[in-house]
Amino acid sequence: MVAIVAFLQKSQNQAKVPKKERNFLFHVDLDCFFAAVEIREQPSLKGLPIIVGGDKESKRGVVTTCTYEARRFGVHSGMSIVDALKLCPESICLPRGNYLLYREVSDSVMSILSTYTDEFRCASIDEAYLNLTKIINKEFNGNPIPIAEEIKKEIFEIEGITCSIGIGSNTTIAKMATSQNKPNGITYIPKEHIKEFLKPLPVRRISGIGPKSAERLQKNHGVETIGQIMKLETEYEMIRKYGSLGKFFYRIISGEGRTKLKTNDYYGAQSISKGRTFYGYLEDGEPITAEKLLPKLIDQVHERLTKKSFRFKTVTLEIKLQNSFKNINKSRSFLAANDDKERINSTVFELLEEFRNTHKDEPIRKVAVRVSNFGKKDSNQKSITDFFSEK
DNA sequence: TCTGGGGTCCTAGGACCC
DNA sequence: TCTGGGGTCCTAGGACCC
Repeated sequence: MVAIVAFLQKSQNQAKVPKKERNFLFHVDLDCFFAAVEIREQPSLKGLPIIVGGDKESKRGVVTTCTYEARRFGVHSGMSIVDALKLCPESICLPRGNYLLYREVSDSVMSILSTYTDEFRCASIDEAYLNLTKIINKEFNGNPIPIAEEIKKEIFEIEGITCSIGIGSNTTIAKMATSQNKPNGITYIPKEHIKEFLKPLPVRRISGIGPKSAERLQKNHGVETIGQIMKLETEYEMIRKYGSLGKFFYRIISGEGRTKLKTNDYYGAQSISKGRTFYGYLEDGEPITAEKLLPKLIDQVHERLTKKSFRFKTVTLEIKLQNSFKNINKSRSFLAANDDKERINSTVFELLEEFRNTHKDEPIRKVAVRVSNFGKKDSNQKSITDFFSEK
């Protein structure tokens, strides 16, 4: 191992090897996306505290997105509507009803982005990664800012919404850079400034470190900021102290990390699911039971599956328990991939019976049906543009 | 924090095969 | 009949993300 490293360093010093180019990974994040689309459609909403998701009347649901005017009061996504309204009673709650429109705008933005590079990954409805290393080194003399400005301008001109862009030598740094300067910002963290940038930030800011890991780091090691982790220098030391997280930390801090993007045409999708929490009534006015709800969920999953010409091998029934909020997953796999609705149906009900056998009368909070483990795609698959125009 | 919906990825044990 | 080691798939659960 040591020998290989030494060899690489040596070869980099030789004249015939080109000077090592910097990597430029871009993370593009649409600002308060759903809310921004709503405001675009209804400009009188501009400047108001808008919450998308949840219902003011029934006080159910959580905040999906909100404008900065609402964030100023402490409202943030994931928060229950009840709490959000306590913080900002005058906020305007919009249902997430315009989902098709959000999808349309997102598709349009993604196709704009994909014209800049083939190395492109759509990470969610409002986020994407681009590897612009080649073009920036070749045509912009290693300066990523002009192209970032161009991307922002193009998105704004075509779709009328703003985005924030983070640039770094790997995807994690790029993403962290984005949140440094929101909304409507551009942040570039050159490799030599990574340590300085990371030092004061809480570990929780790293994408992949959630509440559980943050708590463990605090409890077991007294660690709160990334600077505290940076006191260790080698990968070996970090792994010894933090286990597999140590490896992850080392990569981020050293600026190496992931630069290859798994490009996703839509076939990147790993699963399709549909679920519902038990509240209110079914459309026919009957109270909700798993038996009544599941066929509807299966219909919807199957519809999406066939729309995408996917074939599944695995069917999963997910059940969230009312009292403990625990998820129980039951799944069954088949040897051959298929798209048979009856197959999903019979499997789901078998799994439900198994659940009932072991959990007797445990009240259920939510059920979901998932299909996954998709078989190989056909040769005459659709192009990437089909992906972006699909629901 | 009394918590929606749709996802991804990782881990770990067990079965089964060579 | 006791014995590996390695690879892969399946199942279940958990953490995390937007």
